[in-house]
Amino acid sequence: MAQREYNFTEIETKWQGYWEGCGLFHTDDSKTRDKFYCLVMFPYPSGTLHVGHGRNYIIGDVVARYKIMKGHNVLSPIGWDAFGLPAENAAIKGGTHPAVWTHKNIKAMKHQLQRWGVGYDWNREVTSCNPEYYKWTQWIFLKLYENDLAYKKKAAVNWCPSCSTVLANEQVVDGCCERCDSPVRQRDLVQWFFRISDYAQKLLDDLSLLEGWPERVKTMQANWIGRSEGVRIDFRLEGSGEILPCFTTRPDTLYGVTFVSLAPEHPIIEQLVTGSPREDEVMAFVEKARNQGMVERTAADSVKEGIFTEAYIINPINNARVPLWIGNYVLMDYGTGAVMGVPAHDQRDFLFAKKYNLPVKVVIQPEGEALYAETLKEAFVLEGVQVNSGIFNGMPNTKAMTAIAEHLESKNIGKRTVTYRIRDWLISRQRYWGAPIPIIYCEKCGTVPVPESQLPVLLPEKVAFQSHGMNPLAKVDSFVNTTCPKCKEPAQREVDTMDTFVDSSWYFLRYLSPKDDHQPFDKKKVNAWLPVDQYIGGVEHAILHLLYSRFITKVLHNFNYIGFKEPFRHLFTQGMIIKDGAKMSKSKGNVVSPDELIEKFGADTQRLYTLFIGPPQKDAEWNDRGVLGANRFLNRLWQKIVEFEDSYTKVKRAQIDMQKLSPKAKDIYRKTNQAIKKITEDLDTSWHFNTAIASIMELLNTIDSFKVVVPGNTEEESDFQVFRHSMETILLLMAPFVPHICEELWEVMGHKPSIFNNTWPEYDKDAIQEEEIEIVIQINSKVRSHVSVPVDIDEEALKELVMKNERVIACMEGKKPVKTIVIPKKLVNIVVK
RNA sequence: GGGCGAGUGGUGGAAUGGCAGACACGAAGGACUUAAAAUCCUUUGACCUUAAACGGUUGUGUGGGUUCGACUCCCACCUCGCCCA
Repeated sequence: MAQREYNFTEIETKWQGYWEGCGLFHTDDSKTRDKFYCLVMFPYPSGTLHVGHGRNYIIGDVVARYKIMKGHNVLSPIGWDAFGLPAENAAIKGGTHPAVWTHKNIKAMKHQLQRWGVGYDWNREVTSCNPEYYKWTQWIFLKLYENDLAYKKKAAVNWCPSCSTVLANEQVVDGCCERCDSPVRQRDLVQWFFRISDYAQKLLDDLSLLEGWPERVKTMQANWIGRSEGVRIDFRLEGSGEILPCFTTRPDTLYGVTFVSLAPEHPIIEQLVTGSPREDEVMAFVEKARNQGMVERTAADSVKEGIFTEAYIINPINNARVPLWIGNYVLMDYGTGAVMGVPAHDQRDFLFAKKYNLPVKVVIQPEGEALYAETLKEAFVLEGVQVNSGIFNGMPNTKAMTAIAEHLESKNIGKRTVTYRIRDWLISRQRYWGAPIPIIYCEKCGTVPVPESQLPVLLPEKVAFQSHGMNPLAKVDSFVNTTCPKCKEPAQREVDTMDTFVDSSWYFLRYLSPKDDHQPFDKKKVNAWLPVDQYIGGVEHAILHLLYSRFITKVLHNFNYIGFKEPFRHLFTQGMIIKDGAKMSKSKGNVVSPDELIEKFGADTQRLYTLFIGPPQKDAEWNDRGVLGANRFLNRLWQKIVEFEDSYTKVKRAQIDMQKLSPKAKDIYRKTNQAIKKITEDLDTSWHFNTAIASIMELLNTIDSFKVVVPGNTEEESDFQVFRHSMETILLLMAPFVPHICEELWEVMGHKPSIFNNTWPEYDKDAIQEEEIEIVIQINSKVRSHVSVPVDIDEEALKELVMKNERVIACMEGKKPVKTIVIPKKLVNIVVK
């Protein structure tokens, strides 16, 4: 009799259609009992997905399907992070409109996702470049603006003089323009910011609420926020007496200050040098420094440069007069834009002082040792004792930190403060393909927000992309020219668009009411369904996207739009798929396309290999031959079940009675139950899909050696029951991983679809118990023999048995046992002399 | 420079204080075949011993430590990756 072939193409199409038809992933969001919100980071529609991207969606799908079988009401939505530079670049290069390009890509990628068999509630699809969506991104902007969390200020942008255009950070490669290679310059533009630094402390504190996040992601966020406690010290300018505050985390080094450095952007500079003989020289330095990139200015190994302003400044603690410099390494938006220079105790200051011949003054020494400025080879940055520090001499520097700070406060010349490394979020982009910032400028009324009723501010369709210079939007008169919402006089629109991180910082709220045109999200529903139970994505978003999403969530919570403080309860970050030693990318030409693989082996094969390749949180190397192995396994599974297709209905089901089984059948039954235990644990705790799959392979290998026949007598029938139970269990356990083939074989075994209507198997506690176990016998910690004993043997009996073992006697000849260590159910170690 | 992570056969990986190398890939040999593919069976860390079996030694980046016992814990170092400066 000819057996059915494993025709994966037919099967996969069949079941993908079936799931869509029966609405397996269509979530009834009114039922919130046992809700489970499973979210994968929505993709940027770049064109085509490769197998590396696939890992994210496949993992998400496994989790969603597993939770469905565990009886949860699962919400698994998807959408498109559809604004962004590549679409605009494509428009400049190829002349295709970004909207057309983007929608074409979405269509192609949606098709790819469906072919992978990953299930989503497609009714909830959101696309961030559609006006129905970005209307609400603009609404978010307005809420921040209303609450003084959105503001404008001057800030440097990357400017390519040759293309005469603004560049995003990722378009700047080694300080040069990505496209034309000319050096990038800094240019000041007035731009929009979100006041995320106001939330720095909350964002830091609430990291402790995120128990389901990887430690390293939390550490990265904490470092990014960069809280530091220090003191603001009021130095005075010689002459005018004007106060110039410096921020330091090391007040204990205050007596060692030999100069003060200003950021090149510091506003006082102009006033200081205007009219001085060196004005031109100083201003040339300032100009040069400001055009250097941040990295170049502050990198540990870069050359620190400075220039003397000819002005002097007074150290308030001892009235010492020190020169005032400008240093390229000082940043205006960190602290106060002025830092004290302590060469003896800060390595960067030390190098700066050596370079410009500035004095070095030691104020901290290691206990019982003297340091001399003349012989110092590098800054002394360890703990020690104060010297040359007035009344603080002899005090350990760790104590002096507080003592000096208190002293300054009592004299009213300093104040303890906390500063953060995190900068406000620059959201202005001088680009077309983003959500327009809903602001209007009126000569009379000034900056006026677009009223909510007038949202969305639509992007005009017809724009010239080839033009050089600023944002293409600025050249669309019909867009720019409008009327002031307040006074109805002619006015101009803001032409900047928003950073795409704004779009992605709230999309998880929109999935609960994607078509609602009255509000951005349904408060009741989001409060019932969020926080997201499981968020899955790449570690490359560990900082920005996740921090911005947390920030927007906190803002919305603060103003009572939502009832939760954190958006994502558990976070899983998967590793990259590597090919030929590098991350897959088009430019490197090492991309593996899923389409070919699916055609050749089917989606299930690719899913299985992707999950089997290694632990999902680690990077893994893609190997085309490995795919073959996955396919081989599925073929074996198929053969094994299809072989008995006619018997599943003929042989009546009967309860399995462990006691009546043949030894071989008993073994299979036990291993099956052990597999349930192992896989359930792998899925619940570690997400080690690779070992879960390995244990199923092991089980199938065992079953393979078990000769099953079409039952003709009672014993054969009993064996068959065990075989059937094992195969059904395998199908249930594998269903989240390789859903198509499991559905099909489930049907072959005489069941009605869908396999996902069945609950996850539970293991039989009695069945996993081994009766006999192998105990390792060691002599002096070296394995010398094994012994098989009943599982419940007591320690004394075991010792006795071991001592009678032939190998043990032979090995112990002429030696005396000193000590015996017994580890129950594992080993016996005899220490001999 | 700082933070985090990783280093195990020819390869991906398993074992988190108790038999290192599960599972898979690759390779070698065999069966089937006119032949090939597919499939199935056997072997597969290295070295030594042996006719074979039994056996032994060694082995998880390097060096030290704790322990009856270390891939696993502690200290120092080397290399690579990622993030931040």
